Amino acid sequence: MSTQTQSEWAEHALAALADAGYRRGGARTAVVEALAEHDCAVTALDLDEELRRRKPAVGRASVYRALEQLEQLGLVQRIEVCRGTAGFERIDPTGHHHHHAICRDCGKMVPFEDQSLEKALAQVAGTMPFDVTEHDVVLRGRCEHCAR
Amino acid sequence: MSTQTQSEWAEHALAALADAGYRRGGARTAVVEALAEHDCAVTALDLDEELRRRKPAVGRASVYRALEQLEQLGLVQRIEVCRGTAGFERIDPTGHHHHHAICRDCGKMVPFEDQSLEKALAQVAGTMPFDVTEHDVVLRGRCEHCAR
DNA sequence: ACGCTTTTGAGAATCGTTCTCGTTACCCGA
DNA sequence: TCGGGTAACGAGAACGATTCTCAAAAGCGT
Repeated sequence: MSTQTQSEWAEHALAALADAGYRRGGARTAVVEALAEHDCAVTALDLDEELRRRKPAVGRASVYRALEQLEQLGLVQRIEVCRGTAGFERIDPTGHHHHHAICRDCGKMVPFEDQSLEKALAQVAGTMPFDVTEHDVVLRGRCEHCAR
Repeated sequence: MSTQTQSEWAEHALAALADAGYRRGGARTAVVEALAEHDCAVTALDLDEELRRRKPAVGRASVYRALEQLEQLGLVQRIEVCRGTAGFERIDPTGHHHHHAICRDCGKMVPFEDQSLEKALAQVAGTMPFDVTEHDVVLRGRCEHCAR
């Protein structure tokens, strides 16, 4: 079922890219497929390393380009994982999403979701003199392992 | 009154640094004073530029060092302002704090605070297998000026 | 004032990300 | 089906923010 969701996202993303007028391209498709296989945020460099080994190797620039386009179309979300490194993860087209708690010591990332948090965020967004399109929420601290 | 709060924070921060065993140092003190004068997040490079002009010029390395130490002691919070640049702002010892909405086009930053958001965050934090010490919330979108 | 340590500043090094540019691959129309 | 125009690509250079290195210059307890 998880696999199902993943391939659904890949199809959705590729369709959205086509609708946006992008041509089909091997590198971009590879990035979409790689993202589809990750359930939580990955860094661009991790993706790069992963894709560099492919049959026709994918270049770093293509990875970043694809990620930027995907972000632009609202297909992936970028979050700050740690000190100047971005993590990327696919956005469920239903709008259903989660946030993260990140350990300041080991970098471990734990996803969570909370309805009342979303409600509070939506409400605040409505009162701002801003056209808010997305939000970042990150809890920081120490994971159970690093806490002692 | 705002000035009052600022100098109070500076005193508080300097005392905390002393308690932590740090010696008095001109550069670090300058960073604390500069932070005290900003009501919202500043980037390290902005601080650097600001402090380079001082009587005894403060070096970039010292600015970053001081910020790291202050963050470590829970005296300043670091937030991702945009693409790989961090913003820093003082943390009120009473725990009272705000979050930010950031324009993706012009970078304009608008602070806000919301009680029910804080409540939801605190509640979620309690359910995580994490010792959560702080949280980042950033609303992203376009400001009223860039929106049209 | 002395001596041991911490702090400091200038510049080099690092790391993630973005840009450049010559080449390759797609897609539309003839 | 066969171009031709244009988007996509990969390699490496460039860039900006941050961190590291190291010798010189203060702190602070004695």
